[in-house]
Amino acid sequence: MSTKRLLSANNFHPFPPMMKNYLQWAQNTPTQKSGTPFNAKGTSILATDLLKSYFERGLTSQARNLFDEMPERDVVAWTTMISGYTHCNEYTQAWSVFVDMVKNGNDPPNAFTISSVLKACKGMRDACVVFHDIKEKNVVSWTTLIAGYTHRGNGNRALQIFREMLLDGVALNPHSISIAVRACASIGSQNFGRQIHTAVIKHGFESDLPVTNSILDMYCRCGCLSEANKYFNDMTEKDLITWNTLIAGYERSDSIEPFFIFSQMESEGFTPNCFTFTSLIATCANVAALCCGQQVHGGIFRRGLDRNLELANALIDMYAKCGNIFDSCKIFSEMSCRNLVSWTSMMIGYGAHGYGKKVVELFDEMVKSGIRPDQVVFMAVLSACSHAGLVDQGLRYINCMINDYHIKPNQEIYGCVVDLLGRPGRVEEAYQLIRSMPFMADESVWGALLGACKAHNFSRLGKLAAKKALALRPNMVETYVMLSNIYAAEGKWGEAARMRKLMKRAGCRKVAGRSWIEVRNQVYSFVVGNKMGSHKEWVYEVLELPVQHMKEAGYVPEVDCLIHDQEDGT
DNA sequence: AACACGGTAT
Repeated sequence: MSTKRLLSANNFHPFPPMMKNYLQWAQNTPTQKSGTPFNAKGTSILATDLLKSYFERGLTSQARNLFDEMPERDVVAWTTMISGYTHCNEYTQAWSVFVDMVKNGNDPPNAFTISSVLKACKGMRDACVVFHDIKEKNVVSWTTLIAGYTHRGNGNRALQIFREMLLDGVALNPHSISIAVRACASIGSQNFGRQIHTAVIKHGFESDLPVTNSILDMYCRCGCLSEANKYFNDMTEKDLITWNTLIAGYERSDSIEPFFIFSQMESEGFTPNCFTFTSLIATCANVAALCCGQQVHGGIFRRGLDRNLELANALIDMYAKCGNIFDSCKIFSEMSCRNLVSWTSMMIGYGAHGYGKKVVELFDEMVKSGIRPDQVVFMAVLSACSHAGLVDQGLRYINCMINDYHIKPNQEIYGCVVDLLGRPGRVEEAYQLIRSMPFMADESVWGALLGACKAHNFSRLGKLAAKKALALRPNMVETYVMLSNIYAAEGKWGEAARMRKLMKRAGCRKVAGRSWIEVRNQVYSFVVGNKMGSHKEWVYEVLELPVQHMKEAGYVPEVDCLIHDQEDGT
């Protein structure tokens, strides 16, 4: 399909030109520095400058009004409109200006116009059509296409295009380099990343800050933190993005290092922004440090950054993971606009706190508000249904996902549905579902079935599930333990012991479950029987509270599996 | 004399 056909295929409605008081506007405007009166060319340049500054400040309707009043609109003015709308994330508007330009403009689009249009195709299939229609592709058009794929999460395709560009003999520039490095980072390929890093040194692009920042990011995302740290220290020039990149890198590694980097950053005179705080809040969420999170939240509020969408999303997640679901809810309900991540974070939070019905309500509300659910949201709602025992409702959602939204279930979703059916004892149905899967079930799906078999004493099916899971992943300790327990429950002690031996021979050890609590501004991490030093009594004092609650609620711990769970097999 | 492509947050 050609761009022309694309234009006619889309039924856009160009805005009617409203050439109102343009002359009056021009006459009331101060004259230029030289004192010469306005000519048509001069006003056009001035108007275009004004258009650009409107868009930079997000004033799209002011820009539109001005553009509509311009009697002569040259390529540059049209192009400014297209890139301006794109800058403000109004891609449909940008595209419709282009349509209008082709139909009603005096000049044909130039290379600048096409690059702007290409960028406006963000998230649309049309980008490729436009790209292939460009007769003389330059480094900008290539870069735009690569950026499109990278930002949509298709790093492999982006790198493929990057290679095509090189084969086409196009000379690299810092823009194309940084997006290619970002593509490497997104697919975690330090192999390609290092190759491009070498090319950067060769081309002398290491003086370009976006280029070096993207390389730093690449080392972080590839898990090479010590290398990233070294690169960071060697960087001669650093800006806020440099610091944010390193902080985000350490946040992903679940350490509390971001706080040390943050204090160093402040002492070197940098002012944190939304990106910085999002990583700090995520750090608090990772280690469930509520007090710390509250303090950071205070700093965010003081700086007036709490209206930032992404930051609010991070706060929802942090409060939920720190146990304060009501604070999550407060932030969520006070948000002026929400995106898919906001809804998902809130739903996952409610799900983890056992409010299955709330999750279902939120899902329906989200769809009603016009947001299209993705696989992650369905995962959240299915897992909530499973935990809340809303089996039929859960089954309706999976049908809705497949039939209404045409999302194909993956292993994780299948695992969730097996869990949904298996938990209340519909084990046979769960098994039939696995048999009907269009691809081989992985060990997590079989693991979900095994859990259900164990809970409802389906020993024959349980053994089958365990064997399937072990064949796919022989090192899963949990599987051996469960299989051994099934044998033990049947009184087959010899088989149970044999599983233990197999497990030891496979060289896997059970990783101790670790818990932590926060007492008086300090996080204490511990395992069963662990010595915690001088503050032991505080920790036990706090732990006694939930234990009391559980006893009062009539909870009797299930020790059955624990008995067989000992390393020495007692 | 003005218009295009790149880097940081779940």
